[in-house]
Amino acid sequence: MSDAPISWQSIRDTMMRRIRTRVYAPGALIPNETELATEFGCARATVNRALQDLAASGFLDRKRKAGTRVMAEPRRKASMDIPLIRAEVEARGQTHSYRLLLREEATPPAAVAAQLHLKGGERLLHVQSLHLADDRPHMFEDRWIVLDTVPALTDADLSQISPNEWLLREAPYTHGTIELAAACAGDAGGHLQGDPQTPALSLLRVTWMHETAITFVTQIFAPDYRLSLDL
Amino acid sequence: MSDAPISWQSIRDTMMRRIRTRVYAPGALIPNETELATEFGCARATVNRALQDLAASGFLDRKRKAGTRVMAEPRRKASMDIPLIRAEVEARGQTHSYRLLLREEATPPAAVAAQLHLKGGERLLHVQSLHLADDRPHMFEDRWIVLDTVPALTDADLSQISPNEWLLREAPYTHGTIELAAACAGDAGGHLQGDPQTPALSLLRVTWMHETAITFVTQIFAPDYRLSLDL
DNA sequence: GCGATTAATATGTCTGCACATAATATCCCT
DNA sequence: AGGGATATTATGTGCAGACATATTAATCGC
Repeated sequence: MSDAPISWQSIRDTMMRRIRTRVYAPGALIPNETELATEFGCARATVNRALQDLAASGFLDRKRKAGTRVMAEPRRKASMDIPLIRAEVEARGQTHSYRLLLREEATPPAAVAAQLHLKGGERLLHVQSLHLADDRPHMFEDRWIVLDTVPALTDADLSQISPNEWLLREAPYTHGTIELAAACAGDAGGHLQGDPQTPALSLLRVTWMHETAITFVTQIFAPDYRLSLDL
Repeated sequence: MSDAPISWQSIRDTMMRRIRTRVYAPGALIPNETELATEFGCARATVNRALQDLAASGFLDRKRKAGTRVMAEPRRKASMDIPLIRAEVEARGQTHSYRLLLREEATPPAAVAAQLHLKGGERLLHVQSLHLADDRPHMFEDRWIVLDTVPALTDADLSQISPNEWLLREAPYTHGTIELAAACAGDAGGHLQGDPQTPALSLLRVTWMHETAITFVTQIFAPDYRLSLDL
């Protein structure tokens, strides 16, 4: 007999539609939760859930007492899965393989030390490796790892498992940064096929465990590779 | 006298720490909400809030009846602000300017039509423009806009406002895709300085209003530009 | 055994209420 | 008028209970 309860998702969708169609103009204040709860015939908590979701997605800006307003310029964020190379290659139906090219303990160049905020004196592992898709070079990677942060890595057999996978499994990070730039295929030291002059996508990543650096990696992808993100 | 209530954030943090320190191993099942609520001395709803948050961040996988388990490989997501060029340039303390290079109604090449899922016969606006930072070329953009989707654009003065800003303000999109690749500076038709052979970062973006394409844009950045993301 | 029905269980979410917190508006005293 | 205390208000969150829903486990009939 009684009406079915209204879901917070349906409220979110309705409000989203109103934002899109400018029933609520950009920058404008929308009715407060109590009024909306009355309108939708539900509890205020349900409206709250819906509006929090829209705020998390960047469409609303909420402040106590000030109320909820439509973001003037929705700062949409693109999200991208952190490329776990093997999974990505295999998802395309290709065979992934991996080759360890270099493994040494060494002192890093100043540029690397700066990225990792090193004080000097840390033990660093320097690893170069090549990932292949269907036996064709896919990505060359040059990596520096702070052994003091992940001592267990000393015993890892990096000829079998890529440092990326090992670290992801064994050394969770708290945060990190990625930079995308253009490089030359030749910067991969001749390990990628084709003309060394060909432009290639390169990715630089630094990851941290709290304030302690874990690793700095430079990856250069095969020239035809494209990195996809969703909006 | 009584204990202060436990916040869902503190529960989330505690659980996060347990995941990181492997109290809950990757892939393992964690206690159910009722048990955790007892442990933390709070209502089940509070635990639910915390676990939903961790699931949304990709650390937990939850299924009804099956329970909650730690994701074997946390698929961390990198997020990046959609580059609103002007804001980005000005945030670096540089002066942003913009030049409209071309504006025409035209039939798109097949590759563009395919990206936009066009049936043929749509009116398309083709716009090329250049963004400058401190009067130096920063980014060249080649854009196709589906006028049937955003008819109001016909009256916009694109010599004053960049199509990117106009669209962001006037034509919200529901979703879209971005691809990042490497190109040559010369692909910008000589509008970027330097050797045409120099590698340059290029960004391809398609945005949609539901199933209807809005715009397809190819941007080529100055060779020294790097795109930054956070993990 | 085997397939189909049924029970059990963990998560999903709504309600109504209470109180906390942040930000603003108002009042009051000087 | 100015400045500071105070009231007001909208959101943030906690709780207990109830029911919904998805999924697995168990059971039953054949």
